[in-house]
Amino acid sequence: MIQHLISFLDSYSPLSREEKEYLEAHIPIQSFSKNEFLLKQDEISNRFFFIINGCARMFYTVDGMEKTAFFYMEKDFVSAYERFTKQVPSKHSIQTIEKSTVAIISVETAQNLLQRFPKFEYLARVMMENELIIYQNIISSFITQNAEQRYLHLLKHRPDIIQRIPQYHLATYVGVSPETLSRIRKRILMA
Amino acid sequence: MIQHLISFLDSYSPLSREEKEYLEAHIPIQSFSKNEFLLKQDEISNRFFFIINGCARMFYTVDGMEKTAFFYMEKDFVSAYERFTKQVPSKHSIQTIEKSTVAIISVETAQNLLQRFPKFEYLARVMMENELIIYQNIISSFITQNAEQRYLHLLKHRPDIIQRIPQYHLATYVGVSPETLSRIRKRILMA
DNA sequence: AGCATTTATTGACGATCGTCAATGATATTT
DNA sequence: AAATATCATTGACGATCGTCAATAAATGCT
Repeated sequence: MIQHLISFLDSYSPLSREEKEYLEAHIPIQSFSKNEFLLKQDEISNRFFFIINGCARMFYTVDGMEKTAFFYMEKDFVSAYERFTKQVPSKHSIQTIEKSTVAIISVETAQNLLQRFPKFEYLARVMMENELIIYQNIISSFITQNAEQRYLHLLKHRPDIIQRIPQYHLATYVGVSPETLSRIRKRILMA
Repeated sequence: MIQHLISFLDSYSPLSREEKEYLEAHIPIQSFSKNEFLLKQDEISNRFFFIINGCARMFYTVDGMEKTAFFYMEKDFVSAYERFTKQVPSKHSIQTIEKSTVAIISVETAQNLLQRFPKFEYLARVMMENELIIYQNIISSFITQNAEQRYLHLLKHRPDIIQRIPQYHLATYVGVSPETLSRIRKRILMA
């Protein structure tokens, strides 16, 4: 299963045999059933993840309600927020949505990779740039779009998410209650 | 004036004489009066900025209304969105709020710095990490806080912004119309 | 200082959303 | 297949916000 991660990284910058072997030796794969937590709010995380198959969501708990901020699918890195700075209790949770298999990268392993293989400095930067762009687009969408527009955007550009994710998670993701997402969907069908 | 940028970078990682001289030689400083544009929507940007003094805002124009997303003050880098990928027309504008003096870094100069001096690879990564954390916090605040909470957060943590920025920009920044920010302020005073 | 322009406040009103509750549909379990 | 739990839809209602318009306050200009 680690091959999925290796070939993903390999597609950005071909890896040497040594690098591949290091990854195989130091990155464990773990299976999670549906609704398991990869990270719970207030925990201090010392690892991050790469989704090999299945999917997960990141969410905040606000006044007892769960508001999901991201979905992670196959080939996505599940970033540990603030992983670049000091270790602090997490403000969010990460939970599988389906049965999933996940590569687990500890902070220690990540640091070793960076020190040992210069190529991983490059890879880390590319991954970070990708993440930056994703964040920029999310911020932009919060500012320039309403819930209906965000849902339409998902319909058009991420039909996989619409398919796989329960509607009440999509609702909080686009920023409304499940009831009004239902009404938005009705409005869309009417038009 | 370039000294402001040099000593800012120097505080992260001391710069050699050669590096300093390269910055002096290749990074122009420019003065802008109030309300001048550093970047206009739909323009293709080939440079980014560092605020030496004054301040600026980044905003989206949505249905003819300007919604400001960020404020940049002294010692802030004004990032060109998507600067890491291909050059595309900008979806936002950047405009000074006060008379400001600004260091202008062209993409070409940035690339030369990265190639010539390894230290700038490190600096670029640190700046990018800082930016990531800022974005993460902004996304988190959009999801977990309402306009009043965001305004209170500014009051507590960024009194400088409250002081310097016109209230109608603060309003769109926290996500409401100027009228309702006025009412939020009234509510706060009552309590 | 006085005038003009810009910005902030206040009021009224309509539209939209969240909440609560009930019903209907779909999955899951036994 | 029936029973149960989970999820989606619909209706009613109150609260909040955006808009428009008017006024007040603050700022900039000569």
